[in-house]
Amino acid sequence: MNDDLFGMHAELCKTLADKKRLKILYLLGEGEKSVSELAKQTGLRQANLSQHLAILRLKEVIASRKDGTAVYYKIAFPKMVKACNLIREVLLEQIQSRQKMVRGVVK
Amino acid sequence: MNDDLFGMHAELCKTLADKKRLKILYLLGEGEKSVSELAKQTGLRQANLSQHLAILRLKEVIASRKDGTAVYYKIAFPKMVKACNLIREVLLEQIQSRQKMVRGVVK
DNA sequence: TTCATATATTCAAATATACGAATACAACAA
DNA sequence: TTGTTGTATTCGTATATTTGAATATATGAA
Repeated sequence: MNDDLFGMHAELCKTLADKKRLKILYLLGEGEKSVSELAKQTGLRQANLSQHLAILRLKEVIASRKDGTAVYYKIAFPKMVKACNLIREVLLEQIQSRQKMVRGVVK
Repeated sequence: MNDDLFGMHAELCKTLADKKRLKILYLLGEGEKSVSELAKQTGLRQANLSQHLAILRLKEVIASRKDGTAVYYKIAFPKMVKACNLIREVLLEQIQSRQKMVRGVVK
């Protein structure tokens, strides 16, 4: 079996497996932004933001471009955001189905 | 901002961020299977397989059903598999674009 | 050149995760 | 009951990940 691919696939998924990085991805889904814009909008400390951006960049989930002293980031593969959105839909379905279960017991 | 949702979202993504669990998901994508079938097809040790199944079950990515002494697992939300497939597509695109870059340098 | 601003990197400590080994549990047969 | 088979859980250890603090780098202005 294609075992290596599963390994690489898992590596790519790990990239999404963090609250802060997901927030960054959603913000970048709105369009290209500079690090300082992202800092404001995420509320993360500069160094920590930079660390997460580095992780996303190394996994080629985002791409960077330098302009003067600023660095602009954008989504590298839009499909990745689509995948994120699907997972969020699953999350919402899970929440809904949990609520139904509770109602079933309580009512 | 909906910070808690990002946290839950990340938790759900973590579920996918493992080579062995991805393999399990893809096998279950073919249809419901018992633990022993999964053991054969993944080559994982029984205890380790069970640990990963427990993680997937707790996050409600898969659902279980008992029949006699056997336990059958299946995908709980098909969208989750769709999301996986999208991520794998991104991976393949990344691999392709890396090959192009290398060719660009070598040729 | 020196200074200020924007961004990145390194390191150590805290925390989280995965694994094997051992054990437990549950269903059924003898 | 005892044994057997299929599955789950617990625990200790190894490994990986995340974080803040400190520091480094790069760009442009004075």
